[in-house]
Amino acid sequence: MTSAGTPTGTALPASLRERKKLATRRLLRRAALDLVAERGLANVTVEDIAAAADVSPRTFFNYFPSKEAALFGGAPDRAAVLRERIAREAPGEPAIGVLRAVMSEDARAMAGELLALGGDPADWQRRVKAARADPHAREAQAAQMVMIEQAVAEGLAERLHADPERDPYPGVLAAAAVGVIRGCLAFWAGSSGTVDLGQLIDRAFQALAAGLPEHGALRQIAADVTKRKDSQ
Amino acid sequence: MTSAGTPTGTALPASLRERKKLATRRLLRRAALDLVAERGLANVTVEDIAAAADVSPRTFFNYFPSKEAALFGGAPDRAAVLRERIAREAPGEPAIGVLRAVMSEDARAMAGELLALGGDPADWQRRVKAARADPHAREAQAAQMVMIEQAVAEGLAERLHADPERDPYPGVLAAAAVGVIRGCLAFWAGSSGTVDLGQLIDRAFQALAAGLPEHGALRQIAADVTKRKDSQ
DNA sequence: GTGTAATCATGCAGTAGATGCAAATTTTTA
DNA sequence: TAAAAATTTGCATCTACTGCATGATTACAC
Repeated sequence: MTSAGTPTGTALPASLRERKKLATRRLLRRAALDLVAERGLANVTVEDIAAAADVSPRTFFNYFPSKEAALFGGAPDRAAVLRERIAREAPGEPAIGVLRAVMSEDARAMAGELLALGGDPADWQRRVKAARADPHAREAQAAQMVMIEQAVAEGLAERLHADPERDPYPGVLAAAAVGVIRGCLAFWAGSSGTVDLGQLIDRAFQALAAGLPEHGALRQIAADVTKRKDSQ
Repeated sequence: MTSAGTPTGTALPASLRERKKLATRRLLRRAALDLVAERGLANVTVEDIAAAADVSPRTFFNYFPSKEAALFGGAPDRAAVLRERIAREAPGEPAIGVLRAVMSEDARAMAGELLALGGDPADWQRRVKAARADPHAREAQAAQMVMIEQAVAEGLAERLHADPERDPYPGVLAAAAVGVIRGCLAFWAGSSGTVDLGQLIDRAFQALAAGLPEHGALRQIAADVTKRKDSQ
């Protein structure tokens, strides 16, 4: 289910202005990932990225608040959507199950956005992998994830009617969940297209809910989740 | 042996030079936390911090690679120590148990370092809380944690003889574990001295190993871990 | 169509983080 | 006490990022 109104999706380019903006945004993102994959984050300036996307350096900052955001930043309203969905979806069911569903779908959407940039999937994973290999870039991605984590924590707190000041559950679970996502993303990026990201995250959350098993189980998951060389 | 040669500890400052360096490092850290608690990270410059610690701005960067590192950066070799301990301690026992022991001890040491800066414990938590409240600072702390996470992942991989490229377990568990630590730190900082950090982390890891329980359990943990003084 | 309002791109100036280099200063060692 | 080693500091430089003013482009009402 590519469900109800994911505002994130590869959707309707309303006006001409909106289409142009989206195009520029993608151009910048693509240029950033390409250049970083070539030279490493430290040897790529905003000026370089802007030049590669044929806009002025100043314009770059109209689209992204920082160099790192161009690499890892998701859709502008991604965090808000996550918070709402986590807070309200499937009321009554265990929080961790909702987390699993919502976050794995979100990750799938994110991977989809990468493909929307055009080009070969494996190419993109190579770029993402290169970006993650750089320690500075790793830090940047973690920083990006903080906003997501905050949103998840808020959504959980609302869902459970918990006061984050008195109850560590929302904050700790959110941090652990986002950690799992990050771990899965890293593994996916390193797998050069042989792993289904959404499925991996799904399984990892199952493992998290069951108590992280000793070693064997997740390796099995990796095997399960590896594509058998056909599907798109 | 709580600290057989933890180079981190509040220990014997060999030479005069070493003592001075340590003193300056603490002065800078203290100044940074104080100023950020007062004005917020955005309104504190490196120049301010250096001035408050009576050193030149240039010297600041001899001690910390960034403004944020002065706030959240641990001992220089913290990551390496963690990796070694996780890789080799208590061989044969489940990885997650070793993680629990090592990381909760590490967190205790970190809290101890704060107290070594002098002053009232609650004061320090107020400072840490202020630092974490700032979104920019939250990002910075997450970025700091990446190095720890990397070290934990490497330690786990070595301990389990796992290939991180083929086996997601070390990476995912490390990310989840560090996430739990971050969640606990946030809760601790917000608790204004009523919670025992090491104990909280210890319990949170137990919960993680048992499969993150639905809501109730961690709230109970919070109660258990609260130093008696209030009720609910 | 045309004119007007909203929106976007761009240039310029300025603040601040960060690094390399070399001179000045301090601590160690012999 | 003098040479050696390590530290502090100032200076120049680069880059990230922001505010503000201005010109270009798109949207909209008539």
